Amino acid sequence: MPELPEVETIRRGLKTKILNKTIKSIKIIKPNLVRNDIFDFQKKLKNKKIINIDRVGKLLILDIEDQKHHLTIHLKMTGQLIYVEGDKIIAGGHNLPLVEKLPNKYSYIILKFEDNSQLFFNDMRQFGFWQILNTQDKEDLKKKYGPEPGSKNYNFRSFKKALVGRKSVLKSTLLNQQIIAGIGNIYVDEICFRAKVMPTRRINTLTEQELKKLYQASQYIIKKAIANKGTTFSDYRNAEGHKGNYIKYLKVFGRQKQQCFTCKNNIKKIKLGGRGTHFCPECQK
DNA sequence: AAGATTGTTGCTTA
DNA sequence: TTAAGCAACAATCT
Repeated sequence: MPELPEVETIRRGLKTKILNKTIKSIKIIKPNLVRNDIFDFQKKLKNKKIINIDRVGKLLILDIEDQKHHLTIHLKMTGQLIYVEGDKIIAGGHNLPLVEKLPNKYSYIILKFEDNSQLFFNDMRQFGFWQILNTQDKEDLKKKYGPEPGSKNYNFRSFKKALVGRKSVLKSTLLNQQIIAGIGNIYVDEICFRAKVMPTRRINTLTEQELKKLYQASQYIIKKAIANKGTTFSDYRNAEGHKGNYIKYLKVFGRQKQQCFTCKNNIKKIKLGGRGTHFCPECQK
């Protein structure tokens, strides 16, 4: 599923497409994906505009024009937000043209705008959700997220402060959205590789040097992934239905049993904290 | 055919 | 308070 770079790519795409367009209809095929009362949810969106789109970690926040409510959308593992103008065919794919028809069997929420364009929320595994919050609840929710790569308040000081004093496993810690926001299972492995640190290390055993490397790697990887519109392994698509380009830069994720680009030894895959974890046993210490 | 899958939360246990 | 393990959510792929 989308991590910070993928969600940021979707945010930027959606902003250019749906901002200030009046929502004419809200079709909810799977009511369980909406965390509000359905009737209330529809009422708060119908004939309203989205006036801004924000993001915290992997959560999208769409500001509704009443200035009092915010539509939060989480894509979890397989959620997609795809905007289509006019007809219902999209063409995408970073290399090969890809034709898909929308809605498809996983299109569970569909917004229709005044100009007949549509926004499809597709979610095969149905882990994602849409939830309208008032401004207070939205602010409270944002406070629960840790500093995130690429943001103003993310620097070596805030990174170190978030980690220091902990004894937990490095990978699990970096995946904890309340400690550092936005990093998921692909980029955490890539960050550890670039920092030359084993994901199995405990926080309290990391040297100043290693912490610095991890911080720098997190900035580098996340920014580069955003610049490349994210990574598509299977389900991820941006707001235009296109795949991300970062897959060609992956050094360890999904490369188990293949040669490390640096030392030519084999990349290993283990299970750590319940997640598939990729690393180079030679390059990472 | 069992095990894995880009995420998160809640429960249990320590 | 901190941390780890596990199940759950559900569908698909290998």
